[in-house]
Amino acid sequence: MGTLNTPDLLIDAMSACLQEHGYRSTSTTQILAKANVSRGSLYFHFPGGKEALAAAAVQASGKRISDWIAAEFVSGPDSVAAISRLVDGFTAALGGSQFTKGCPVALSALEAGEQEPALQAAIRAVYEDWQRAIGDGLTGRGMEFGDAQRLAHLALIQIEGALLLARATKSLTPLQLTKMSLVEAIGERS
Amino acid sequence: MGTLNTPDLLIDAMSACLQEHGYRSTSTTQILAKANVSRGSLYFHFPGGKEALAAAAVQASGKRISDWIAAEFVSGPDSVAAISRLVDGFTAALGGSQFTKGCPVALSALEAGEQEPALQAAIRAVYEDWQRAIGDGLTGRGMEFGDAQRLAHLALIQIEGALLLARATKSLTPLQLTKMSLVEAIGERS
DNA sequence: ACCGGAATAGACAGACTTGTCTATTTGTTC
DNA sequence: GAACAAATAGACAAGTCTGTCTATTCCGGT
Repeated sequence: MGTLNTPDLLIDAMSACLQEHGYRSTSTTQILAKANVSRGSLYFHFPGGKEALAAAAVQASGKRISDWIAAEFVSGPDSVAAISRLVDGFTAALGGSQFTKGCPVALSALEAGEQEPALQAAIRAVYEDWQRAIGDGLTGRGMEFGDAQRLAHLALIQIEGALLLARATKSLTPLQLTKMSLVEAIGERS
Repeated sequence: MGTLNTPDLLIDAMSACLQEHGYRSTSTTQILAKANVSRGSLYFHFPGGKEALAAAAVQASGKRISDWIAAEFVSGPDSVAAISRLVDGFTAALGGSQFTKGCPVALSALEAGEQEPALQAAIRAVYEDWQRAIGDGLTGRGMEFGDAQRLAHLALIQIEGALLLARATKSLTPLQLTKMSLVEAIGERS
């Protein structure tokens, strides 16, 4: 373990670049240099080219986060603690990277248009997966189903909005405010 | 009146492209064609080139929205109605454009890095202006200052998050949910 | 009419981009 | 060891991008 094969090297490099610079601003040349992989290998493992690699990277980033969401809900004492740690995790990642590492897929989500259908579909699936993961976490802790669905949706909205504004204004305040807001909202109904 | 001079033609074209495709994906060639302006004119009016034009476009889009925010708060019956109409306006714009016209500056906000300081500064100013406009609207309707500041910040977070998720998932649900959430939050304290 | 600066027009260079293509190397199986 | 496919290496084409540059046109003041 720990030894990464070529596709994973490419996916990791692409994931990092998508989070920081987005899809358009990331060039295949840049990825190849970062991953120490030749151009031939890229198109051998990803015949769909840049978009296919980006879609795979989005999927990988998405799974990493949804696994993390599930883990926090099962390991923590309650829903409030789980949400708190999730927001804290995003806050630490953003602050610890000079406000360059926000949501791993938000930039690509806004960039992906009709010309990148595979990327668009991958991102949509990731967001739906995150929302489902939060909803499952809340219902698993005893919250009524309708409330859990609604709160999961609102939590995702607020976290995405806070990550966006925090990055743009180079301030962690939006994330702190969001954490307080979510803790209060979940505390009321759990 | 109604006759637009060359700088405004360029700013309008750039504003539209920034909203739909973002900064990187928008080429100067594309802007020139859309505005029916020659390359020479662009660099005559905007010696700073693409970034300077984008910064001006961001500022223009920002002012349009903050004027709209102020107008809704003074013309409507109360704060709840004002926020409702604001969210409805964004919802109509997004839905009426096949989910291509979300927040006019969000994409650029995530794209702008250290290499585009002017653009970054313009976006930061726009977000601070919007938050101030909402805060002023709420206090102008009698809300206590601290609550107004906090709610203005949360409202901006939720609207930006909802616009992002709505666009990515091609669904207006996030915006509808956000509207209900904000109406409830403001209703409690107004 | 004419002069002079403001404004426009469009060619051009240099530096990218992505995807294709042909070797070449690696590794597994007989 | 030989043969064969899997995988890698890197050159290349065709296209795009931004910014610069030199004309050329427009237009107000005299």
